[in-house]
Amino acid sequence: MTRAAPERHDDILAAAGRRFAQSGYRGTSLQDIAADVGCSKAAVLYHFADKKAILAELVARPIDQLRELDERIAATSSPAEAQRVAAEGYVDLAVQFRRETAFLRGEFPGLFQQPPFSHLQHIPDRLVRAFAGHSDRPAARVSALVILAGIAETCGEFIDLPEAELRPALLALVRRALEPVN
Amino acid sequence: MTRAAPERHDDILAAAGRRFAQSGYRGTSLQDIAADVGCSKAAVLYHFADKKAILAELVARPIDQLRELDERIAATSSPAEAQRVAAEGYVDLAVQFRRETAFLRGEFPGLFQQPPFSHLQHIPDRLVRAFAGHSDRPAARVSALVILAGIAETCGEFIDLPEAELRPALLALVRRALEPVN
DNA sequence: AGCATGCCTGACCGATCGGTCAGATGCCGA
DNA sequence: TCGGCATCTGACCGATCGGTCAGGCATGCT
Repeated sequence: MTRAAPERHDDILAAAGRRFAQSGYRGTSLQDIAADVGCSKAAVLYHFADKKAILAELVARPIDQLRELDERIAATSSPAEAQRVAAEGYVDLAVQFRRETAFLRGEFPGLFQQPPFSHLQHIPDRLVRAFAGHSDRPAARVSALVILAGIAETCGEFIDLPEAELRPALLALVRRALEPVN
Repeated sequence: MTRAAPERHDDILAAAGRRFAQSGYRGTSLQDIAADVGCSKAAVLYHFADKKAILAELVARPIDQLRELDERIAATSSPAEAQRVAAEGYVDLAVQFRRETAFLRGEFPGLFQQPPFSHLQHIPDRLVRAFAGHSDRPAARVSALVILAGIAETCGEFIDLPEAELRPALLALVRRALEPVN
């Protein structure tokens, strides 16, 4: 029954990703993950320090790229350019990390307000402001949040749709929805 | 400490609504609700049969109106009319039930697949199809789902924004985003 | 005064949660 | 062949969950 460590590690990560996407972090038990992998709950906790560590590793890469996008947005020189960079960057990110993004967004309010995720809380702010065209008008902020939340929550439902179809569809929608706000 | 039953009932409902919106159904315990109301956990279960009954009563009115909107969409005679009815009806519904809609959408996949909510599962289908302009193209379906999911999840963040500002902002966004799809 | 009823409490229940631990098993180099 | 290390298991822990129950305490009717 023994299995090489790296494979087991990745198996657990993959199983947790599927479960989290379907039932949320709180709605998934270590027992569920272990059952999917085909090992005991204790084996899961041999490869990961605790349940939060699984989540942390699962969202590490999308979070890193979100932070990188944040810096690219900060480096722009006009609201229009910021919006373009934000739109294309976020769509790419959401498509690339379809499964993670969906539950990452869903768990954000409740889970990412406490350690060890607290420092990530401010990152989406610049994204929202860029989408809103640096406008403080409620209408612009509503539009930005609807699009952002919609992309995040929707992408998980299109796991099987090839990127070649999903990405342009999202980009076209974002451009149509946001351009008149400028 | 004794309080007239109808007021307690409504107090519990209101407290549960706030908690569910913030932490989700699974993330809220009966103890949390009882603490907010200022009574014991047993008192909560005196007014409601079980935890699910609180959720059921909380979403009964928005669900009823969602079903009613579903019928109004079915009664239309063209895709364009269906989309107009769906857009205005859903925006009204989302704005009116800002708090409920946010977590109702969030809990849908996991919770509303099992009794006593199973029969509600198919209702959003016609809404999505109407938004997509009765098109089967992935791009149209992506647009429809992004807008629907975005509205539902975003509305909860604008509890304090008056309807007079939120409603037209959402309607304008929906019109801009969906009209070119036809 | 006595009694019934409505509202509520603290104590308790079994189930499940995340997490720990001692020990079993298998593999690999010396 | 043997010892050591990595991997894994079953049993167990305390905490918390949703839910139950017997009884207390008002209030109001007879």
